[in-house]
Amino acid sequence: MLQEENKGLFCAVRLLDVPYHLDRTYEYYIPPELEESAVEGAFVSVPFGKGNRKVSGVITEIKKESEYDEVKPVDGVSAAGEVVDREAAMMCRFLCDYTLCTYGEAVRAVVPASAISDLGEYYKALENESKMKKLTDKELVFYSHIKIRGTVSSSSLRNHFGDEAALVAAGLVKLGLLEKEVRLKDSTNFRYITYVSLEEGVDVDSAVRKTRSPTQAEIVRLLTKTSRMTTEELYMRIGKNVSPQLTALEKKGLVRLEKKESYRNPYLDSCINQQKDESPLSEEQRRAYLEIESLYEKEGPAAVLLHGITGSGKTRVIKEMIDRVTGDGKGVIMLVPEISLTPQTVGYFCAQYGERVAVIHSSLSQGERFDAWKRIRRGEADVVIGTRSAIFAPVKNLGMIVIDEEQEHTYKSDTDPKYLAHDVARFRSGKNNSLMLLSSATPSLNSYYKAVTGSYTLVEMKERYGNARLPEVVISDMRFEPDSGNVSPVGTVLTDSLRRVYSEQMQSIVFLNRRGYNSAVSCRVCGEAITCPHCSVSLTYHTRMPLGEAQDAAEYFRIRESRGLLACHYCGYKTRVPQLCPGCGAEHFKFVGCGTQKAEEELQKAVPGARILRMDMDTTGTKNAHNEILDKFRRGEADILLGTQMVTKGHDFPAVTLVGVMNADSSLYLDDYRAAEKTFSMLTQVIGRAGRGDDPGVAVVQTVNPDSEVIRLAAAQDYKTFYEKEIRLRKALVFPPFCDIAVLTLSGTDEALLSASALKLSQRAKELLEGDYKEVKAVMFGPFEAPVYKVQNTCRMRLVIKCRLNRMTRQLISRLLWEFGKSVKNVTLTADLNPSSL
DNA sequence: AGCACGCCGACT
DNA sequence: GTCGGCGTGCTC
Repeated sequence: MLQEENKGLFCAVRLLDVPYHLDRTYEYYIPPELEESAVEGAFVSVPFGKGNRKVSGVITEIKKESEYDEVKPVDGVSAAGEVVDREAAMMCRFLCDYTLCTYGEAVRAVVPASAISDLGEYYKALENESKMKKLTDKELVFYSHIKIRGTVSSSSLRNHFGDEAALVAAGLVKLGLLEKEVRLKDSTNFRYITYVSLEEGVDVDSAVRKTRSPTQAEIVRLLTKTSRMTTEELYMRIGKNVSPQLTALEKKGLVRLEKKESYRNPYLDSCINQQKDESPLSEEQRRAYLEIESLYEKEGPAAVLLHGITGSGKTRVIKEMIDRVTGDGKGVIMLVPEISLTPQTVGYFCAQYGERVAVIHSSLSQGERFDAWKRIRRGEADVVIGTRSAIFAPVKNLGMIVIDEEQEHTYKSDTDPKYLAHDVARFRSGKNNSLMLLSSATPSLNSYYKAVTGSYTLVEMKERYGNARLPEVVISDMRFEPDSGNVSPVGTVLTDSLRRVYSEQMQSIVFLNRRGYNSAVSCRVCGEAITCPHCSVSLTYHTRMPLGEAQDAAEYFRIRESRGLLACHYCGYKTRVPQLCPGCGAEHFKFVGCGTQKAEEELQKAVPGARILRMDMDTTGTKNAHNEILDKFRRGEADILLGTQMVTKGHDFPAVTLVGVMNADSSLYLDDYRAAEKTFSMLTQVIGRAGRGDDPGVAVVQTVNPDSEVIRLAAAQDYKTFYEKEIRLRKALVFPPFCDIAVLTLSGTDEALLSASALKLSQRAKELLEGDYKEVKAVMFGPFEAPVYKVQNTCRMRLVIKCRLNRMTRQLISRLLWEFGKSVKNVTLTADLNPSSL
């Protein structure tokens, strides 16, 4: 459409599903009939490309004129109105700039799926008697289904007819019996509650006398007692579905039905009738609180790192701050690493703030998430507790953002957009002049460095709250255990300690960072490990039943080979243990390494009679399994809690006086510059689990590196010394926080094409670094195969660039993505800026 | 990504 | 002579 032809309005649109190199603003003409509904932040469908296929997008600006000669008209506007509001749009733009993602990816991260109006396909039946006669029975059923209903969406057709629905529909469109329409579909993901009340002035007695239905009479009688009831309550009282009776009563003008939107809130129960924490702050807590409060009161944004040793009561200080901020009529977001692992923290805050709390995490249903989002947006919830994505919660007048256990890697997103919650928090706190409060016992080196160098304010807490003391830590040298006749992965020191604690009727926690039974199975002859056919990792041996009861070695081997399965921890592939080595055909395998399943057996042998609870990915499959296991342990129904990472997180068990770490070295020699940091943090956390009650407790750390400084410092809970050693190392080797790391990952199924494009990309990067970007200080590595080269048959290659991330270097990487996307097909390129692992 | 235009081989 | 292969180029 030529611009001179109209004097109407135009709009800038960002499309939701376009590749990186097409992701920019496009302008469209708003036809008069859509002018009213076309507002900034609304979803639209617009014609795009040569074929004018419809695509969905968001209006980012309404304009009086367009700078383009020819603009196409907007096809449709979503009825939901402004969804991507000002602050959401700002966050989307921030994510695009910061993580080099598309606007659409950003919108999908910021706004819950149920609030997004995507395109839907609909089919309409057309009349054509003659052609109908030629249809097969199947097609006829399909066609009639649509004809009866008028218009049917393709998704509902898939529900009725399965995966072949699309094919059948396409055939009928070709025959001219169906018409396909693509338009925006608005969210129908609302839940309503219907209130029933007696219509005013109803004479109950005559109404009851007149009706012949006993159920209707009963409903009327029930309603005279209470002014109004929900249909659900009525159903409970009467014991059957009463909707036909209600419709009848409404028709007669006897009752009034009111439909109101209701919220799905799985946390409602834990919100009410809970005890509020009115405990006084300790002197140290008060000092920390006052320091943080003074920063909050200052004009402008502020950032605080609250560094408090395990058990110092940081949560109490945070609660005091939330009281303060919400007292000013402002909202708060508090991020936690993982909801299922921190039920105590969530429960605590639900108890404090009741229905004002919205809890957001990944295992909410779409509807629950949508409803939480709406409650926040409408200002009905002003305290948001959630995992990473809760950082985008549409909190009004945001006064504070808390990131609890800020060093946790879960704050970095592992899907596009690959953002770090801290960065979004800093951005929002800047825009809202609010306080960012990071809290940890073992801060990330990055955050602590910022605190030391002054961009954050450091607030420290050095005492354990109450009379709790730090446990005594014993480093158990595992190197010579086999020589002294102990082949079990449970060492003598740990065995003795476990037995002692068991005899004292106290509890123990044992941590082992590896699930499964054995970590690998390799051939005794050629030494080759059995690997996953779809991924380049060795398979882990898992078993459902304990293997320990065999009479002799031969029987044991037989049981082992027949009872267990080999599983891939990357793609979920499972297979039986093969009869012969796939490499050389030999008969016998060596099962090496110890996972939690084997550890369970070994612990049972070490402490006969002890009740052991195992907590890992295999035992926590169902939604509430975490809680059940932790509750069981808390109730004292087990003596030993054995598990992976999950057992190290913030829950208090007063009866735990022993913590064992079975393999403290496992993460020490990872091919990752943060290996020491991760090990230190994990050990410090798990050691902190012991001695939270009156008993100081003991921690036994098994290692084959008893001289390791990291392990020694973690044992002493000496963060400061660890920090100083590690930061010196980082500086010397130029690693974050002294530089940034950009990882470009290429992936595809065609290996030859993949390595060729990887080479091409690296050459192009080199060219740019020597040309347009020669001011940039950068070092490039690769291309080389990713540490796990193949996952689910897709191969991955990497290019690593070490540089300082700024406008210039982001632009360089953006340009690489842009050019690559334009010119290479069948290989995808993604960037991860400062990945959580290398 | 998806769709059109465009220029060469095997078919009614 | 045409149908159709997928190379190249563009998207307000």
